[in-house]
Amino acid sequence: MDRQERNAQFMRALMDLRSLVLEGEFVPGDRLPETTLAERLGLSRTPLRQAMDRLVDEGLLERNETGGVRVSRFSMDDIRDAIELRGVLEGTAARLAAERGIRPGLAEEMAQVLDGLDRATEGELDFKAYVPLNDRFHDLLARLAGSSVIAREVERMGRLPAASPGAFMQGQELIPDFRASLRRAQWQHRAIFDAIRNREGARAEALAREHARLARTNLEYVTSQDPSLAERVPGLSLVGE
Amino acid sequence: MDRQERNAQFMRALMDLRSLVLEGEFVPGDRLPETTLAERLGLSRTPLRQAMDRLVDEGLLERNETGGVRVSRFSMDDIRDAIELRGVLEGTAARLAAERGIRPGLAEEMAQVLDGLDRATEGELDFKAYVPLNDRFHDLLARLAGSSVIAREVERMGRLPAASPGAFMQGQELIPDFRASLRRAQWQHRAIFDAIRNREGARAEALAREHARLARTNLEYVTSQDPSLAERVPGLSLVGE
DNA sequence: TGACCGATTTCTGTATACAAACTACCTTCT
DNA sequence: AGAAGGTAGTTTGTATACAGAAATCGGTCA
Repeated sequence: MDRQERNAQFMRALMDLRSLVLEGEFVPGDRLPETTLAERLGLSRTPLRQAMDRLVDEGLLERNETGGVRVSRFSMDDIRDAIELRGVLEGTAARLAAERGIRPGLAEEMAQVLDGLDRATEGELDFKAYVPLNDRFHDLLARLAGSSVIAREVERMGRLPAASPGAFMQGQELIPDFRASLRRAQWQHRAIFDAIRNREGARAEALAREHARLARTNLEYVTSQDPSLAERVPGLSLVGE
Repeated sequence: MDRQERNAQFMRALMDLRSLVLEGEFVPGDRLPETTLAERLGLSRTPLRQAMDRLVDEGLLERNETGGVRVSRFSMDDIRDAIELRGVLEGTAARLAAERGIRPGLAEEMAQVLDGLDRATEGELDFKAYVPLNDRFHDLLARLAGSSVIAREVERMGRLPAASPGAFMQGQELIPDFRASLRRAQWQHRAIFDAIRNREGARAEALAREHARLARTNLEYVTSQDPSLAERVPGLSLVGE
């Protein structure tokens, strides 16, 4: 929690509106008039407009010619490209971390996260433990190059619609072979960190890129094999055409 | 321009404040109280706050613990990383354009820009013509992959402080060997487009990355050889330590 | 002299008022 | 019937009022 009171209305507007949109409460193209929505969310237009600006920046909403906002419509290509970009940026973070070397503190933290992920995937799958550890891995990876600029932009990519590292974790316990898929992911986590420690920049970059493509595989599975899962992936209800 | 009247105060706040900060009107760390600044810029707090939010997002300003904003302090490493990231993203745009193929319309447009750049660099250097054409090249490159997601994020990278393709063009007519440097840049422009047309994705990516490093070379020249030039590069006045 | 405390001022977050632009609907005229 | 125009109702952009938090400053007391 950033600041509990300082920003309360704005934070509430941001969270609530983002949830509404991601959960498919609106249809792509729907206009979101400020007055109506402010009343519905129980706050004034000022913090709501701030939240709208932010969500426009994230790509979830878009501005129409007269200044109002509407819910964005995504194509599968948009999501595919967002995932690709996350891979590219995480790859860059990994490469730079390898080239520059990493701080011992971060290395230690990363080792603990990886051990935790091992425990969550070996034997019986512990999904509840896996998800937050996976988030921490990706958060650490963003910061591993020791650059605030890199960290900021990597994290930003994870906020693009359906591109976050955990975006396809929601309904995956239903995917056959899911445990094997997470084991492969964890093997990649280890390989990425190994490459970074060995100062193998190119290898680290390639591995991180490939790792992001797991999300793309899941995207393709969800849409082609089991469209009923699509509702459980936040944001996928906005895919049109 | 976008909309002349619709957003007038916000646009004015954004442009004016960005100019003030980039031109070094403030010292890094300076607080920017809303009331005072709104009065100075001749508008109300509402559009000014919008502009501040945007500039915080761009990295030019940062928020302090109590919600106010102050002017950011950059290190050389920050600028170096921002340039690196621009190279990575332009490289990705180039690679994807190569892999996916490009629309004939864009190819034609790109050919014209490259011809114009040739004319501006052969014989007597036409600096006034070069700068806007160079901007158009980078704008086109961002859109060449045919993805709005890619285009948006590539363009965003160019707005990070001192990372834009033209950031170091300001004082460069004073740099010795400047004409030769622009000829090398133009040679790279041609090579990037050639790789894209030949569907050589890896080559296109590597070339675009290397092209961005010209900015880094210029950064190092300016800071080590001729610090007096630093004042003429927008944003470089914010580099502290 | 120095530290602590309180009052005053400043600053930010939020709500709201107001005006200009836009939309939509209804009427009227050809 | 269809087009044009006007009017009422939304909707957004901007300014401003107000409350609570933070900072500042001065004074008092040890």
